[in-house]
Amino acid sequence: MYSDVPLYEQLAAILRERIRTGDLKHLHRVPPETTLEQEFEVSRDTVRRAIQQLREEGLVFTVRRRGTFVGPRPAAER
Amino acid sequence: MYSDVPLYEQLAAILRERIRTGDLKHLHRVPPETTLEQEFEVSRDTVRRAIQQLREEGLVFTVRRRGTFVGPRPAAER
DNA sequence: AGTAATTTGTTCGTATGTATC
DNA sequence: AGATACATACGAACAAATTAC
Repeated sequence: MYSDVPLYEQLAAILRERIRTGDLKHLHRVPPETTLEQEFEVSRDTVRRAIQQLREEGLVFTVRRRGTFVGPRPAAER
Repeated sequence: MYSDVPLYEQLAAILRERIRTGDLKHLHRVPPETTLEQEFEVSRDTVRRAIQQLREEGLVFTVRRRGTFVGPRPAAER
């Protein structure tokens, strides 16, 4: 089985679209990794890679043990 | 960068030297695969091959999900 | 107040596909 | 053909702080 586009890229594209359309709203939480895992039937590894992509694009930011949220990482946080 | 010596052998040599000099001390942890990946800009595959070499030489031992440590594998481990 | 569930982070093991030397 | 090297993908288990009840 082989696709030109890696799974994590495909998932990133889907999430990117959900953000674009407002399905995932600003500062709202992106579903937990385990939820996305089940929803898309991919490994957590793949979910994390996808989110990593979005993070690099500044579309989301992640807070350890809290979750990932839509939007750029706030300047001040602790 | 061309060399007759495989990358994993080169990396093994570097780690071997770090052990020899005490940069990596007995029973201390060797950096995680992902860290070495970034530090040396090689694939995880290459890192693992390098460590595999050291393991075969009895210079390090690896514990699943815990890490790789300097020294021969202890007789008793749980 | 206290305990269980949640959630991201970490880490090694394994397998597969592609490309190159 | 075989060894080397990289990228992708899944798995499994534990850590540790936060959140929920």
